[in-house]
Amino acid sequence: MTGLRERKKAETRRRIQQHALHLFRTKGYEATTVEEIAAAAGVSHMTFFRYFPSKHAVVENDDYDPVIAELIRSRPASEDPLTAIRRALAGALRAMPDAELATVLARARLILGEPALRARQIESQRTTRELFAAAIADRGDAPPAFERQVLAAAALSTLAVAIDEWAAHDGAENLADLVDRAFAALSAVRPG
Amino acid sequence: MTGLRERKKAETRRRIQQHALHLFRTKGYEATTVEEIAAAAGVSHMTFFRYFPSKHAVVENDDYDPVIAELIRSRPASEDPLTAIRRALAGALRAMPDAELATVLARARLILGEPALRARQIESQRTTRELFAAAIADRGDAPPAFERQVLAAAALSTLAVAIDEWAAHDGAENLADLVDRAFAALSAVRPG
DNA sequence: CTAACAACTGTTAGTCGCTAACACCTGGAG
DNA sequence: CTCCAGGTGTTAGCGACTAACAGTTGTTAG
Repeated sequence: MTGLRERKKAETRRRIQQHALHLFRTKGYEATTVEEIAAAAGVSHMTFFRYFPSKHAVVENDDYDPVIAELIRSRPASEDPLTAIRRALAGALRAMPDAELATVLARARLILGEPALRARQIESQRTTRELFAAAIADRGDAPPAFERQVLAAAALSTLAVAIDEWAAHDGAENLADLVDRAFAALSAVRPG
Repeated sequence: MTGLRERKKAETRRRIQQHALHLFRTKGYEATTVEEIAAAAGVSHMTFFRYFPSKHAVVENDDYDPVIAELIRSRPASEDPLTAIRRALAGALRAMPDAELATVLARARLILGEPALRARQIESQRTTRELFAAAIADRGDAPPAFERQVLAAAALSTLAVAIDEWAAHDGAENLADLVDRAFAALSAVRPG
């Protein structure tokens, strides 16, 4: 059985996160104090930091990265790296239920609206980049390391622009379509 | 005449920055206190914040952005956007005196080595991206806005990877060459 | 040259994110 | 039931950063 202790911990974590996000949306990220979040969740600020290493951490979420990396790996070897990443991303997005997309949108808007959060988010893209580069390496006829980094970085920045546009329009357009269009723009270039 | 007041201000600013960078290199960024920097420069911490809005600001430097943007604008219209950016960057880098490149390298290493600084740096790339996108727009047969953003973002992330590699090897390889190689990797992709 | 103004600066006190030390309480194993 | 590990609150403190006030110094008008 899952001990009472464990259940309590999970519950507390969820409660803190929930109150935090609610406060962030209500009165803004900067204007919300860790003390306030803790009070709203019925704990002390020390407990907050025991569950989340920092104030930003409540908002962050890298759960998708490994999933996408795996999808890239399993794309047919006949696809060039950028196409593989593009199809992996678009496919994952199309498979995502609307409810989940909605929470992704909410988080994206929060992050994009707060400079401090944006900085953190983009910084964490570095890890994602390494992951994608590694995924590319595991496929057939992979380019050398430096080129892999370039491609992974380009793919991520392209995804970022798509999400940017998506969030800026409150999710009006389909994100998977935007991703496709963004990658198309990237591939449309022919040196001349 | 340049008033004594003005000269003093410029001097103080330079002194603060110099001592700050020296301390950062000597004992690390995080380990250096604003109070220490201020003391080393012979001022109070309040004066430090009157000259630099934050501790990171001492390290940041966006002086190159407008120069590069102008170079992009003046590339021949026959070049596609990515090629124009690539040539503008490589050209500017090749024209840069070694002494300046050395300071760029020093700053790059400092920033790349400190997560907090990296985050800020990448965040400031957003501004640079807009600038590049605008520069592309001012050239002949410019793609639509969304596509411009994608291209500018890809170019910047490519530059970032090149600088990353450059700094990781202590500037062993020529940065302009690395930039060329990185862009070549980006253009080498052919959807298939 | 001096008086008055404006700009520059230091001091102090405070907020907020975050950490460390210690004491207290409570769930779980024997 | 007892004992212990793990979770929690309290307090105290550091460092980045800000606001308010007072003192000093360059500038400028008379």
